[in-house]
Amino acid sequence: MSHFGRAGPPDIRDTYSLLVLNITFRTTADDLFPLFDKYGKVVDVFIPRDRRTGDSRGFAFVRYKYADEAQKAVEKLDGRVVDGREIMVQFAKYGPDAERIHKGRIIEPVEKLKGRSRSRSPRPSSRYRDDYRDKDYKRRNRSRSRDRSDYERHRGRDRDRYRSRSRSRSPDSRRERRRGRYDDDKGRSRSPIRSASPPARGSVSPRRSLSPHKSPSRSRSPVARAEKERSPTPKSVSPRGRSDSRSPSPQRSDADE
DNA sequence: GTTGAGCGTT
Repeated sequence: MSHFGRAGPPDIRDTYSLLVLNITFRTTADDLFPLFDKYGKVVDVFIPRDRRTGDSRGFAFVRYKYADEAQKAVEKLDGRVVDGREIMVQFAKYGPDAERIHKGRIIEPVEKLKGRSRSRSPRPSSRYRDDYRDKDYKRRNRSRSRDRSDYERHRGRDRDRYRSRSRSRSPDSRRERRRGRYDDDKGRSRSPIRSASPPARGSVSPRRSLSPHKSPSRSRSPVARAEKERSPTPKSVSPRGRSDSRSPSPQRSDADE
């Protein structure tokens, strides 16, 4: 009764799962349990956490014993301010195994497969790996959101963020994200030439090649021109100065560019 | 120390 989220699912045969979103990252199951338990019999409260850091993801799952109570909690607790944040309570659309559930209840229970003497599962451990990877990637995207959000926020662009919220999400975007990261990682560790060179050399190698290309060309061009044009102006305004100045000849490098 | 769309664990 006090180990919520620490033990496996107690019983999902006759329980209605509610999804609580928009909760603070510091809210724990113990904090939600009394709140939800007040409106009905809560069988279990689970808050997904990151396996790397262990931080809450910002949402929790509350399982009710009866649908009527769950519905009541949804209507009553939905929109309630918890810890200074408005939480959103709604029926879970997907089950723990990514199954589709209706009204918080599983429509297609896995028991069907269990009841059958169909030997064991084809790959029981494969699920964890996929889940972990999938979650990790998703989390990365979400977490990264803050960077983009911050940047956009500074720019004052909320439109993009709003658009992202659209329920219409193309799977390509996810693939692109993954591809991009994958490519980046691969490109880095895949480069035998860059990787082969030690940090000292690798650091100097790219810099040298890049230096004479942009650094001098750009930094010298504007600076030299600005200084040259400004220098002669206050220095010598007399016609003689001009004559003299023209004598030494600025060479072709400055005349043209 | 931060974050904020979404769907879950021994």
